[in-house]
Amino acid sequence: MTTTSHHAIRESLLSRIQSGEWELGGLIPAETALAEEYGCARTTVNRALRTLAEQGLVVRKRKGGTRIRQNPVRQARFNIPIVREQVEATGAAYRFELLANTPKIPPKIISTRFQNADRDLVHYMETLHFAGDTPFAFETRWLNLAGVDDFMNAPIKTMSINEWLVKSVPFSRGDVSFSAVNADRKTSAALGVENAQALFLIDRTTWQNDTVITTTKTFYSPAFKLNAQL
Amino acid sequence: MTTTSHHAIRESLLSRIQSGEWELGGLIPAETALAEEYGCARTTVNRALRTLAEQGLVVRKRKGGTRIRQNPVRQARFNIPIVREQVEATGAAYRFELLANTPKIPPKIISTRFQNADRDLVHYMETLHFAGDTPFAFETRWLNLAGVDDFMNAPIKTMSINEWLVKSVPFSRGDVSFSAVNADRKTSAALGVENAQALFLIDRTTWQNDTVITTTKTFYSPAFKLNAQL
DNA sequence: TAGTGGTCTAGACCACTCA
DNA sequence: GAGTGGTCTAGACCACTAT
Repeated sequence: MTTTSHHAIRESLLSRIQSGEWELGGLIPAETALAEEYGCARTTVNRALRTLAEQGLVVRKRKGGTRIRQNPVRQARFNIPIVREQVEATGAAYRFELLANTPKIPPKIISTRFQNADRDLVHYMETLHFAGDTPFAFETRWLNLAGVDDFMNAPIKTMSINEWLVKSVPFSRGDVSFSAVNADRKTSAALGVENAQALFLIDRTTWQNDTVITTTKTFYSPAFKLNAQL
Repeated sequence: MTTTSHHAIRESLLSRIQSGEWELGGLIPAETALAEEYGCARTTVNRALRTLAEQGLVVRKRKGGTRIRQNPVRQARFNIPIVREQVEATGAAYRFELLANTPKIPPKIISTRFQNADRDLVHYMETLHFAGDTPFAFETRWLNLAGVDDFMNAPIKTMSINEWLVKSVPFSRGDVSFSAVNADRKTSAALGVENAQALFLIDRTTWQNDTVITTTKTFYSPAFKLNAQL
């Protein structure tokens, strides 16, 4: 161990964990002990261990020490795709069509989510995204105009509402869920696939300060896969 | 700003970014300047900015400074599920049945992945996971026995092969992909759903030191959703 | 209460890369 | 070449919590 760096120490600790030097679920030496062993400052060991903890391989507690996780948490991390970038990554030209863009009385599940009275109007949009001339994804969106300034001036003809929102209401919280659904009649028609075709669905709700800004369902055309590394 | 901590500084920087104090895509002040402004050590500002960079809100470059991301990367992070834990989280009892457990000549796509000759045998398994008495997920697996010691002694009757692998071959690398497929005949029969039902599919390949250990496809029963936070 | 990790500091040197 | 972030150090104090 000639180079002492938090990175090298992290790798070293990782392989020692893998080799079984310490029991699964067991304690590993304290930071001070490891610092002495590696001949570096405690800060450096701390950083290495903190990284391992973020990755879910160890659990750290004050006074309790650092333990190896019983069932190592396999965390995957990936970027929630922006449709335009996904399309352009394939080399195809991106464009979209706005199929709906109007206030509408939402189903109950939506009005609840928006904390609205049942009969209040909510802005509703449907967007069809293309890769070249092939439909790539079909998106339905409920949008809380009260949470979004300037919507009337948004360039929704030229920029997808999605991207405009990202730029205008940045850095909000959100929930996402992934699932599989059989295409209904409207969606299969939009995407040009058979009825009941299995589609990958991303359902997101975006918040800002406890106010729902928007909730969307994006149905991807059949070839779509979402990839991540463990 | 009475408390100076990397956490408080991170929050402060975050709200300053949100407020539009700096242009999207623009530079924010250098660490030394911020440290002076906040009245703390540069190390502390560094940690705050490093966290923001890990979250994908800013991009940092030596000499180039720290820039606010144009399209903030929405990263989702979630735990790759262990089927037993998923089932038990619903309150149902977990059990599984081993439907196949035998060497087999794999399709070409698998033998390539395993770097095998075309006609080499690879161990093949099919597992059906139950939540109570209801099928929950159907899993097919190719397993590289050369990469796994002790497989013959694995308690595959009582512990699912998945969990056994996690404990026996820990901390390896992996790829995952998520997609949607229409159930084929065998899968729909196993899960007790209609043919062509849309199913959520997780496809994983696990590596250790450039050797493929195992590759699996897990088909989830229709109600399944994978959730994450942004 | 004592031991552990969490964090901050002030200073230093280095690696990268923009101009 | 010069400015920026990346990292390390040695020491310090603190917060949490197991015992």
